[in-house]
Amino acid sequence: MDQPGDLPMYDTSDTAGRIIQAAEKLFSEQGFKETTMRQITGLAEVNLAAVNYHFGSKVGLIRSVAERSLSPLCEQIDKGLETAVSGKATPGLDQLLQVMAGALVYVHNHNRHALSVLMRLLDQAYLPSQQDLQAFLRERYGARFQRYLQYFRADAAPLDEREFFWRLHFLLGSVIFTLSNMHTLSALEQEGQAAEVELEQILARMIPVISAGMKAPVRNGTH
Amino acid sequence: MDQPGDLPMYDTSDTAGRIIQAAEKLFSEQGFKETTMRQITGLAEVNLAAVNYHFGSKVGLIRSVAERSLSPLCEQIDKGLETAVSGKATPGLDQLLQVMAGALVYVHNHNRHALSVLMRLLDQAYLPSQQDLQAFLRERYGARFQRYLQYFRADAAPLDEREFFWRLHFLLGSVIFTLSNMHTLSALEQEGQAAEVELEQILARMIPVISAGMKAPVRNGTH
Amino acid sequence: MDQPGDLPMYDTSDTAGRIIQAAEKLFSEQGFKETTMRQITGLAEVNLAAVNYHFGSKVGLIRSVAERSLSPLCEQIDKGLETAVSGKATPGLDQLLQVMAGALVYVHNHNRHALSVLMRLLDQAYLPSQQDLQAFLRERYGARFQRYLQYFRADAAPLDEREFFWRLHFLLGSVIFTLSNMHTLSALEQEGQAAEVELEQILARMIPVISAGMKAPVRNGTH
Amino acid sequence: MDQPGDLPMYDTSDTAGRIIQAAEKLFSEQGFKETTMRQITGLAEVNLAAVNYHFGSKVGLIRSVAERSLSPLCEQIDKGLETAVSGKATPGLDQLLQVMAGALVYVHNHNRHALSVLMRLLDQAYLPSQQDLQAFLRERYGARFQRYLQYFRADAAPLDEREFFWRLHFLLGSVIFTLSNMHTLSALEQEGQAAEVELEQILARMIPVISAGMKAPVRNGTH
DNA sequence: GATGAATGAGGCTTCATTCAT
DNA sequence: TATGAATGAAGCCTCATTCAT
Repeated sequence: MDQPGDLPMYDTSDTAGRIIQAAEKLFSEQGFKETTMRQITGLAEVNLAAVNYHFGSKVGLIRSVAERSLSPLCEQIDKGLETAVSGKATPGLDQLLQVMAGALVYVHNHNRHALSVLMRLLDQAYLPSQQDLQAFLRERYGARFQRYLQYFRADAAPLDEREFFWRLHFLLGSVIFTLSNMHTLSALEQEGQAAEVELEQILARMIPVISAGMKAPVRNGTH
Repeated sequence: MDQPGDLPMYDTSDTAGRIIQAAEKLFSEQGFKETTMRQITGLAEVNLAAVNYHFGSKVGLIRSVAERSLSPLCEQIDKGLETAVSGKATPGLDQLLQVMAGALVYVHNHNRHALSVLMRLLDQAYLPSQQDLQAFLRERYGARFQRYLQYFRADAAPLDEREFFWRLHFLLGSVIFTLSNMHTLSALEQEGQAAEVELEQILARMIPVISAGMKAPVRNGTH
Repeated sequence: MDQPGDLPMYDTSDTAGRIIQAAEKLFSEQGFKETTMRQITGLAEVNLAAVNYHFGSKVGLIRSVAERSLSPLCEQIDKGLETAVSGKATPGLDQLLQVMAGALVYVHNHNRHALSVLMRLLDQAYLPSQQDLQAFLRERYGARFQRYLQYFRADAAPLDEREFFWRLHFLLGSVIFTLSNMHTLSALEQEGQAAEVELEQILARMIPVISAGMKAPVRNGTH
Repeated sequence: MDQPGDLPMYDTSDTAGRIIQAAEKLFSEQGFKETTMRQITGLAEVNLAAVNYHFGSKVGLIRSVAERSLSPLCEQIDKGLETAVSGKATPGLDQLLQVMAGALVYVHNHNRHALSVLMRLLDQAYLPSQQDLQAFLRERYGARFQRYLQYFRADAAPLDEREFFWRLHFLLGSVIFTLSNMHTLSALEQEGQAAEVELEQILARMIPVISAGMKAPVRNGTH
């Protein structure tokens, strides 16, 4: 599963890799702004200037961290879509959710903080003050994400445009919140016992909920 | 509807009130850490030192902002629960959601940024690094929230403890994400046209989705 | 001669004033880029952040320093011009140089580093990379300086436009270089003995040289 | 005209040469401190460490740049002086200026940024904080320059020591300022049209001015 | 109550330089 | 010779906070 070129593995002896790892952990636990360069380089045991040398700036580091998750995530979604599409005309909702879940699990298996950081970043992107981030994501991943979304939309054809828009975001919110706080929630569930997050378990619980939410009857009188 | 003591109205001529209002707007648009005291006092057109004078510290301000939303929110929930409980044995899920929606609308009608900030704070509270905030919320509002939660749990009796825990958070995620980003989402939906957020509309769309999610069949094999 | 409002005297007990004074001394001795905020605040015995508080940034400080010299200089030139113009039709070259000399002496008498720093700034303004500085000077002082220049041009009427342009800059170069390095030159002249610069002496020597340079015969064959 | 040893031509394929060329351009446009090693090596398209490898340090590079101009300049002045001295007893002022002009033109023809950088360096040497630079120039070129200066002094015999000192620096200021800012002034004169600097033109205009300045009557009463 | 000034800590970034290869 | 990586020092600036008035 770990073929070279598949997903970049971070060599612990490599400065850039250690920075990425430290950053992921801290971003995931504290947020982006709350995490300082000193914390990152301290945890990574590298020189403070190394971040700027390798990533240009803190923002550059954040984006590198994002790309290292988003790229394989998109790739896996694409792969999954191809499989799902072949033969059948269009994939159904549950199949689409399975594709997404597969991609998420894939990324998570390579890096236990990656999803959490990624979701935190997506959350931030909804802040009105983060237009640069919005532009970055749209430029880099907008087109690829649209493809997935189209199938999603097709399945929910009975819904009008606005209802679809809102339901999509309600359920996106579920995903972003749950995966952002994956570790906290797992710890809460197991009453403080530290344990590796079993993402597959979580997704197995979440998919029926999302599926049902998407298919919920539309309330009368909502114009 | 605006009886004294009900929900504090912020006197625009009052320094503390103007700070609160400015802070809510900025926290809502930028986040807590991203918002500086200078921005707040600049927007409020008050002296920089006034925040510390009136609220002790930035954290104190954040908590004051939170309390001004959370207190009336809890009060309204309690009121709603009383009404719902009277006569009938236990309120059902949809009734409980209606209670919550009513409380949210009530708070929103008094202050268009309050909910957004509140939800952002709840989101933060799930960060492992924010134990102080967690403690604060638990101390102040934990007990009151438990009561609401009990009814919620009662309605979902068929679910085992863990399934309930996760579903609760999936759907809490929906609410937190949606209301945090209320203004952004409204703007997106209306394609850039600035318009007041119609919270009731949003909730009317959200409740059926949450309700359906809560009632979704449990996937076999999830132990 | 020191009427209030005439030229701002820097109160030694005033933080901003002490910063200005320290900055002038260091800028004069080392140049702008070579002088650090720590050196300035160290010499002024104020907090490092005080510069940013009072002047916004290092560039802001540099411009404040410049304005404190340029404003009274322009004022004095204007006053001198009025006196020179009254009665006679147009002032001659030597009269114009006397006006300038008077203004320079006036500024120098209030602050022994002011001219040196100012001239260093003017020198910098000729760097292609300093377009912001050029714009700043043009906006703030361009118009006022043009007036003086017109009289200068009028006196040198026989010269064609280009010859005038170059001679103006040759002689401006003399002034900028001499006054930039006023203290070094004075020290050199007096063989290392530290002594207050006698600007009037220097200008008394310079004016005949400049005057003669301006009136020099034009070399044949220069088209 | 390009005999080996005469003036080093910089081989574009040679790392050290490319660094020198890039440095000259950038020093000329921005100043020494303002120009970073990264800019230099970036423009030269060589490795960042190459400067330290070839020149030891940034200061070493600056001095190398200076020497590559100063050495041929001094050589040419010496040559010119020999020609001027042969036959006649002592060369006159205008002849001395022609010698200097010839040497300057010679250097400029080999490298269009060399003079500008050199003059900028001479300017810096008058800063009290640049005693190292002063020592360097004195050691390396002091003696050779004194010879030229003696003839200069001889021609101005009627002037007392101090008057000579000051006039020398007034006019040195003209030269340093004009040639430092050669490109900016040329661009200004031609109203923004980019054009190669015609140094001979500039010098042809400057020499009569300097000559006249040197010969100006001494103002009475200057002791 | 309210304020303008001041401050110490710490933010990110950039610098010239060095080192291992 | 040449280089990509790494580094310690220092750069400017911003932060929340405090204090005297």
